[in-house]
Amino acid sequence: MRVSKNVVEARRQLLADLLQNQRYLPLEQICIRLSISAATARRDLSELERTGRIRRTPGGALSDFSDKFPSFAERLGRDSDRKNALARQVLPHLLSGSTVYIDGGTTPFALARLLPEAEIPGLKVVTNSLPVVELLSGSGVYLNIPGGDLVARQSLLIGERAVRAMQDWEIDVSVLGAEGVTEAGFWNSAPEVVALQKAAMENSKKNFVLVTAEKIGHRTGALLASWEAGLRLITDATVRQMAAENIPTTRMEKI
Amino acid sequence: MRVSKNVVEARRQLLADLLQNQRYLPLEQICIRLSISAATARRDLSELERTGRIRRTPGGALSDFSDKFPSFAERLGRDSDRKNALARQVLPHLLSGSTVYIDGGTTPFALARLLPEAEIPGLKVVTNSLPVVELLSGSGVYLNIPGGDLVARQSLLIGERAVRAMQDWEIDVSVLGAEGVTEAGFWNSAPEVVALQKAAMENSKKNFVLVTAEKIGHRTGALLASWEAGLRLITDATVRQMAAENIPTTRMEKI
DNA sequence: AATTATATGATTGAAAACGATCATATAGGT
DNA sequence: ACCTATATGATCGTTTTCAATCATATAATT
Repeated sequence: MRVSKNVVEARRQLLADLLQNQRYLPLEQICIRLSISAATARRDLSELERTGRIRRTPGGALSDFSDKFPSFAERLGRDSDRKNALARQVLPHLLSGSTVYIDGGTTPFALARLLPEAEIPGLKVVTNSLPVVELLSGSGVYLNIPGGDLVARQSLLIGERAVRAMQDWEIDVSVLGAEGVTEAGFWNSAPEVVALQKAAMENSKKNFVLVTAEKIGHRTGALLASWEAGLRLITDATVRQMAAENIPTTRMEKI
Repeated sequence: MRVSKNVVEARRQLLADLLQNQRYLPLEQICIRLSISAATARRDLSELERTGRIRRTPGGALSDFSDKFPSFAERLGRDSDRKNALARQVLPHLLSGSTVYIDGGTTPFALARLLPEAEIPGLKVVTNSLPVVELLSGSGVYLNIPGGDLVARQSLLIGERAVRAMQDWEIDVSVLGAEGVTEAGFWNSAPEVVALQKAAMENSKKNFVLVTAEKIGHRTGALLASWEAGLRLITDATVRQMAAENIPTTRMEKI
């Protein structure tokens, strides 16, 4: 009867994940999907609730996070004010009738949240970020989705087709996120994401990169662009922090 | 004791809104917030569930849909059981590793709802319907979004680019909806939607059209396809109903 | 104004869900 | 190889939840 500790933990994680996606699962479904008895299911649920990861209900349970993209919501919550401050600096560059590309990632998402009340007439938004789509659908903003593949646990449409579709658009301003900034340039971990970002950059007249201070000096996975590419950095890092990493500050947008 | 009709409807709407915001409410909370007894709360919940606006659970209820596509949720609620029955007939045609296109509209959406628990290995879903995307994102199903334009108050990506993008895909089975069926063929009101559907058909090996009985004999806007096109009709209309409209029954999938 | 229809809360018996307890098989440690 | 700890499923009595029914007050209809 007894199973190993890691099996138990893996199953509970799976249950938590399942609940993140399905929002609500009746006990019976949990038993079927995990092939466990009701008693074990209850015990798992009790434990997950005790650690605050889910919320139990009579006859089932639901995930506590309201977002369809839970990790996204969680990351967004962090430093949300600072991200808003960065995003706000982009607004003056969004002219009426222009086209803006909004990248995946939480900092560009912060920009999307500002758009409905900014009410920029005739603004067109191009994005492959599903959270942005969800946020802006029905808000009156004109939305274009280049399309692509949705890979598990992501909230961004990427892949070869996405890169190709991106070339169909003429973008005035693209707003990108990055996971790291060094002397060499901007970095992101997933190559497919970088490929998409590069495609956006190539079809865009102005490119902004929004990064919070803690990303300065970090190097991850793939190089998005070197400093020569002419991207405009918007950050809340100090000039001192930048200099410590030998990052050229001439390209920084003034705050 | 009795209250006026509009009071009842307003209270139920309030409850639906409350659930949209809170996602889940225990019965007790509902009673407190609306100042009603458990019995009335249950009756309200039953009614809201019957019209497809919420989902009941033991001891409470939760909102089933994001509030992004309210009209969609409402339309889906109507005849939801019958739509499910139609959608279920498509399942045997979805082989493992195959690619299925799911059209906008509520009846094809019913199919999407069946997919997670159908657990068809390696099934790829191609769709431009945002509700389908929202439903299936994170469910483990592999999703491809051709992309396109999101027009106001719609939940479907359409337009010239969408039609072009559709041609990039090889689809095994496409599942379409129609607003009308007559002797001439299948009808839909919006020309842009029809254009997209045609593109899907042209790139698909098998085409199913799911229509509930009340659409028989209706002619709207644009002709999607004539009977010669070889679409397979799945409906709960009787042969008698069909014959009354001079509709050929040879192409009907047997139920 | 009189009559009918119905929305409500209370009650009730049935069904479902729960936590607690127990025997057992097996993982983890000695 | 042995012993101990514990994860599991089954069982049981209790509690909770539910739909159905009923009486009643009030809206809707005539």
